[in-house]
This record gives sequence, C-alpha cells and structure tokens, in this order.
Amino acid sequence: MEFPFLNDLNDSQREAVTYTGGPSLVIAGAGSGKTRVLTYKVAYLLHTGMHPASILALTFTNKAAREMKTRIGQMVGYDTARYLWMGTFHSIFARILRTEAERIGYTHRFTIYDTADSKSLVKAIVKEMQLDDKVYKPGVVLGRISSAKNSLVTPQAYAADSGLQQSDRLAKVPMMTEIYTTYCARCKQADAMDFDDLLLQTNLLFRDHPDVLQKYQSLFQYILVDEYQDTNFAQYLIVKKLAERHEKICVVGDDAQSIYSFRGANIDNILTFKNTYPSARLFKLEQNYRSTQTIVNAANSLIDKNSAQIRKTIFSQKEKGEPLKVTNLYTDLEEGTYVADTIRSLHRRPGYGYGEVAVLYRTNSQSRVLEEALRKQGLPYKIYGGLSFYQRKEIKDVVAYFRLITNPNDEESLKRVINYPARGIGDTTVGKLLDCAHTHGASAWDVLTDPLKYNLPVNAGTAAKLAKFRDLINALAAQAGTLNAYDMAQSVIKATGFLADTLLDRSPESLSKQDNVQELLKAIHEFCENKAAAGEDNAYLPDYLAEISLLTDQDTDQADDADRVTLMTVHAAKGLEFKVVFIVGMEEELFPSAFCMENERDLEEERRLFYVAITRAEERCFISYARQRFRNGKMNFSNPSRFLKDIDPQYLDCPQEDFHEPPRTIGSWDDDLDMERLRFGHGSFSPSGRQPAFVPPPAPPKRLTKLQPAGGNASPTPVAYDGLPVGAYVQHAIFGIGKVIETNVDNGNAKAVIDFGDQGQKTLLLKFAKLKVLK
DNA sequence: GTATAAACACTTTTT
DNA sequence: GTGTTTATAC
Repeated sequence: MEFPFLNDLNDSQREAVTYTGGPSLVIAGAGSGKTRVLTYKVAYLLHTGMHPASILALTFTNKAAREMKTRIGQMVGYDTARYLWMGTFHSIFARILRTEAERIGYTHRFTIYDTADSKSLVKAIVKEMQLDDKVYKPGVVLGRISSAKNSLVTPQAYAADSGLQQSDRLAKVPMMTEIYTTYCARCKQADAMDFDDLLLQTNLLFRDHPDVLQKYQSLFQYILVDEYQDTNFAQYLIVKKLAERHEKICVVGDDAQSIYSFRGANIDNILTFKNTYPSARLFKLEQNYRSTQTIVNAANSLIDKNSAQIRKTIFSQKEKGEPLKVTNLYTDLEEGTYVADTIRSLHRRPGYGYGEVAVLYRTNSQSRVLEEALRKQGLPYKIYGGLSFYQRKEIKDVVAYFRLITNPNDEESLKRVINYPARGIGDTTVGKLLDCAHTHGASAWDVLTDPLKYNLPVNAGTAAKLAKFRDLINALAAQAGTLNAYDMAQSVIKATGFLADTLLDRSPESLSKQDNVQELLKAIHEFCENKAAAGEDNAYLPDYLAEISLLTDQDTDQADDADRVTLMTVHAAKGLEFKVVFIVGMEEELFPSAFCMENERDLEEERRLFYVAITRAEERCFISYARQRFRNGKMNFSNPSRFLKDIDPQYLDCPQEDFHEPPRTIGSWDDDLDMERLRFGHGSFSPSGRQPAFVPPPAPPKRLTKLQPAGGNASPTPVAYDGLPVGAYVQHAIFGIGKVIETNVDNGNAKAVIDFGDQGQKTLLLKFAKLKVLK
C-alpha cells in the first residue's frame, strides 16, 4: 500500500521523510515544516511495518513531544502511537533509569531534584565547608557542576583534570572538586538525581553495563532527534551509543537557531554531524512557509554575518510584504507606549487580533514597562515566564511531602517540610540532625529513624517532636501503597496540618495559596482519571511524582484561547509564530547582552537569537530601541544594537536616524538634557495613547540644539531661553515644522509661541516640548 | 523559635 | 524596582 500522506510534502521534505537507509541530517530552516517532517517520518516508518515501540523520538520539551504524538496519533491511530518512545531526553532516560536503577546503586523510586533543590544543596555544602558564599556563589558553583556533568566529567575525573583544576584556581574557587564530590555523594545518599544526572547516569549506565546498552540498542530500530542543534555532549553521546548498531538515525535541527549554549548545548554537534556519521545524507529544507519574503530576506542578511554555520538559502514564496520597521524612542516607557499604540492601531484592521501579536524581549525584566503600557491602554495580554505553577512555595511544600513519602531519604524535601507547618523543630535542631547524618555517612532519615544509634544531641522534648514527625511520614507512607495519588494527596494535606495552616487566616496570600493547592489537587485528580481511563494501574503517588518532576511552566499553560497579546522572551518564543512581532530593547548591552559581548562565539549566538526573533513574524516585524532605560533601579543610557547594522537596509524602514552614529558618552551634556526631557517630557508626550501609531518618534537627542541650560536640578531660578531666537524654525514631534513667533518667561518657565502653519499657533513650554532647532 | 527590617543581587533557562 | 535572604529584636 502506498503511503498516503506523501502528497502533503514538498520535494525536499518528501526526500527527508522517505530516506531511511542510514543516518541523516535534516537542516530545517525557520518555518520550513520541521515538525511536519518529523511526524510524517514516524508515520512513514510505521507504514513500512516498524513497530511503534522500536522507534525512539527525542525532543527538548514535553510540549513538542505531546504535539507530535497527537499528530501521529491522528495519522496512524492512537492505539499505535501510544507505544512510541516519544518524549524529552530527560523523561525518556528517567524512564530507562528507573527500570535499571538498581544496576547503578539507586532505587527505582529515586527523586529528581529540580534546580532549586540542587542550588539549596550546593548552598548547604558551601556553608558546611565553611567557605564564603560570596566567593562560592551557589548559582556559579552549580553552573560549573552542571557543565562538568554535561561533559560527562565525574568528580574523580574532575579531580584528575589539570585543566579544570587550574581553571578553578584562576576563578578563585579551588575547592570546586571537593564541593562537586560532596554534592554527588549527597545526591546518591538521598537517592536523588538532578536534571543533569538523568543524562550523565544514563551514560554511565551504558558505559558500565554493556548488556543494558545492548538491550536498548536492539530495542530502538530507529532514532529521531528534534532540535539537534541544542544537544549537549551527554545527549550527543547517548544518541551515538544507542544508534551505534544500526545507524538508523535521523536528526533534525537548524544551526541558525542554536540559542542554548549557556545550558551546555553544543552547536558543533550539528555542524560536525558528518564527522560522527560519515555515511550521513544531508537534507535541507529551505522553503519558508511562515514569513513574507522581506522578513525572510532580512533574517538571511542578518545571519549571513555569522561565520560558524551550514550555508543555506532560505526563501519564501509568500508575498513580498512590508519592510521591518525600526523605531527609536527616548525611553523604555515611551517604547512601551509606542508598542501599545501600534498594536491598537493595527487592531483596528481586520485580521489583526491581539492573539496574532507578540512582543519579544531579551530579558524578563523588560516585561514590566510593556505590561504597564498595555494595561494603561486596556489591551489584553498574557505574559510567559516568571514563576511557574510548580515553583510556587505552597505547591513545592505539598509536593515535598509527596516526595518525602515516596523517598524518605530525599533530604531537600525533608528540610523543606520538617518544620512546615511549624512544629517547633527549628534551624538549630535541623542543623544538628543533618550534621549528625553527614558525619555518620547516613541520611537524615536514617538518623530520624534511630536517633539513639547516631547519638543525636537533642533534649527529650525535641526528640519527641522529631519522633512525631517521623511517625507522621511513616503513617502516610504506609497508606501510599494502597491509596491512589488523589486520595493520598488529600490525606497528606490534612494529616500534615498543611490545610489547617492555610485555612487559618483569610489574607489574600493565604487565599491564593488555597486556590493553588486546590488546583494541584484537581490536576492530580485528572491524572488519576486519565490513568483509569487508559486502564493502567499506575495512579499512585510515585507515578504522579515521576510525571510532574519533569514538567515545567511550558506544559502547564492553560488552554487559554482568549485573544491576548503575548509577551515573552525571545528564548521562550522559539518554535512559535505570530502574524505581528515586536522586538523591543534592541540596544547594545541588552541585545546583545553585556555578558555576551566578549567573544565572537557568544556574539554569534546573540545574533542567532535575534534571527530567531525576526523569523517568528509572519507578516509584520517592528523593531525598537530606546535611548535610556531603567535597569537594576538605575537609569542607563544606551546605543542602538550593532545587530541593526547587520540587516540589509533595503529590508528596513527606519527614517528617523541611522544607527551608525558613534557611541555616546555617558554623563555628557546631552544626556543631562535627556534626563530632563524624560522627567518632564513624558507627561506631555505620551499621554493616554493619543499619539498616532506610525508617527515618527522625535529626532535623536544628538541633533538637538541647546534650548535651555542644563539646570536639571529643577530649581525655581528663572530659565533662560536665549537659545531660541524669534524667527527660528523648529521641528516638533507631532506638530511638525514651525516658526518661532515669540519667546517669554512666565513664572520661571520658558515658553515659546510657535506657528505650525496649518496646525495653527501653539504656546509651548520649552522644558516639555521636544523641539529640534532647524538650521 | 518566630516576626520584622535592612541588605542584597539581579541574562537567557527546553529539563 | 522586585523579590529574596540575612540580621536583629521580640
């Protein structure tokens, strides 16, 4: 029987889908139908008679896996699709690790530490070792541990590596080896793996247990990897080992969209795929179905400035489209107003619903001003990023109980809940407990189980409190084998006193906590029902935990189909598309980020990030930058991003200035003037969205002639106005060009009467008006 | 052992 | 400007 779906594909897509002879690399340009190729390829493999359980398809997000699974299910039937090994790297290998856990000294119920747990553990270790946590910053230390794990460097290897040792000495953190060693020992003691362990331990498992490797090698007849440009060394090696036998592997990705190197992703994996698999075929998907020709061409001209890449010619056959509009604003606040105004004006046209619009920024902190600007004008929006559901304190607390019940050795969970709700077990006692455990090489739970054996130095009252807590957890653990996850969850929040504690007060925070916990219970209920519906007997607490510990905010987004503007970071936007895209904050030290400007490699990644941002747009792309911006509580002055110069100007619409002007010096006279303009100018110029959307913003301050002395301290001294002679021509942002009729000082404020021709005569306060004097 | 205030630090973050 | 952590008093 002929595979019925081939007609849905273009030539290059079809070639990529039907080639199953050996390793293949599919370079999928932005918007070129990458997911389509992956899903069709899986369907095609099934069509050729391959069993679903012998296909391994790896993605980076649960969402991607879920969507692909759904689409394949629609093509070949859910009863087939459900047997596919399709999921994130982490979830697939967590599953394999649970099966094989005993081989590497873990139990199948091991806990997965999230980043907060890992950080807390590092912090505790640094403190115990009496090191300065200003020097050994937990985040930095964890980063080094994470890179080590992603490069498959175990603590022993770390100690033996002179390069790493020297690097640590240079970074003034010579105790890294000891911290790393202790960190791993503690995780093991707690029967816990962090995110990186899921990949590292899989590698160790395959390295040290050839029979296990062989088992999975023969199980997986075909391996597919999505977003291959984002794989790190640990992922690369797992895939390589698994594929070693049949070399039936297809990886899909786009080197131009590699933006996760800070998480260990190595772009070389995709760039040098041919070295790993010399017989590999290369397929390029170069037709972009998403964006206008102008957007595609602009993005091409940008990415062309990068040196490390696989050359390709992305093209679009859609309409030519409008140029990318670049806009210069004075301040971040005005940028917000500009975005809101433009969205509103677009929205008046049919086909431009709010849901078609996204505002993308480099850092989450930029969202505030934008949010306020949109809210001020009553525009509906949704923000991605920030605290996810599972990172909220109350949820983490409840989940910590679940974790502790499932795995009492889970020290991070124990620390979290042993005194929450308050049971009179304070820091001192917990400190003694942990200290005692660590000196005896036991887990905290071991000590709790038999305090006398370990000589825990506490008085009788404290000992009783500890015993009570221990009995509570034990009692719940005993129930966990018989009750399903939902019944258990209810039992937990009652028995632990959690419910009573949150119900106690009626403060708004407490009410919101209750809501969130109810939400959690609802989710657990759904989980149990789904399992029951599928006829599976794995709806117990550990099963639920195994599922959620690898879930993140991306997965919890409510089916929110309300028509809202989307606000998110460029990173979060990867893989998405919008009719209209705003890219804001295109400024030096922000985009590219100040942290990425030192070496060319990082800079190229930032350029790819900009590329990702532009290629999210289907029809219109608006790029803006501000001259000054609040950052970290301070006002900062900035220059336009160097990346703006990388785009071929023929695709841009930027009338008001070129961004080739030399860098401005901070604290110059101009900037003082700017500060003044910001403070006063704002109220008169960005009122409630009166400004028409496409009015060119005021000219850059650089070209301003002095209109008033830099008496910025707002003293009541009369302000001179000798810089503005009667008869001079000036330009105003809204009224246009006008002639000065007269100037005067009224109540210490310099004023000018200006004739704007058909706009009429206006009396303007010079300190409010942004006037450009024309020569 | 717990509640307050000052001190602090702050890119991006698929898991 | 915001949220988190640590120091201090209760």
